[in-house]
Amino acid sequence: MIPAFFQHTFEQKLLQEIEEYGKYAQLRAGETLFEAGSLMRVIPIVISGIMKITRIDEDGKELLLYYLTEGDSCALAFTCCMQHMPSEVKATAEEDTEALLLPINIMENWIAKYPTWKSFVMQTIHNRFIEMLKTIDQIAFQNLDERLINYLKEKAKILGSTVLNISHDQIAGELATSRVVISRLLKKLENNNKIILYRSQIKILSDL
DNA sequence: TCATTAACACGGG
DNA sequence: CCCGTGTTAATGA
Repeated sequence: MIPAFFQHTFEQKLLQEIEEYGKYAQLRAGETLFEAGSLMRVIPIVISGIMKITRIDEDGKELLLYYLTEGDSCALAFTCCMQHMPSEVKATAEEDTEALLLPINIMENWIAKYPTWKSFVMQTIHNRFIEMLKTIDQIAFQNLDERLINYLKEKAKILGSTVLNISHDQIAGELATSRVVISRLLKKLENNNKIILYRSQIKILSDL
């Protein structure tokens, strides 16, 4: 049940310990793994499917931060669990997802014991930091229409499909804006032959 | 200028 | 019918 990728990167003893202490979990689409503000007891590693990491603003709106796909773990989970701090973010299953849940108390031990684990943790944090900077750039420097295009591209890439089943309202939520704007921008994209709009469905054309 | 909020009509599932 | 969508008008940053 450990993703093939790890078989080649982790040493044998570490793999054994992951088998021993890790819990296998299945999440249905839409299910929440942990809420913002909750104390973390486990670190997730995604085996299959997609987890969505979001930030909640004061009105309860969810801003999309990043996705986790196969082999990914949550960088913020590492940092906050090591200091025993509550989570700053919320994690939900974007689609049906399998994950490996590792108890947080054992991980400090692993970092000291297994170089490949330490390097995995650091790599995860580093990758996410870079991703996060990109997101910040987008929010700070890009217009909403560019953010929307990026969002659609990213979503299509991660889902491996050019057809997205999502409503304008949901998109507005993830980009922390209003539906009026999303509808208007999507309509513009459709008029420019970048996408085709259906009810709760968007088909992305090749030249988006 | 462009986003947000509220309001409304249309129509598809 | 309910909900997603397209649009407009008023207001604000």
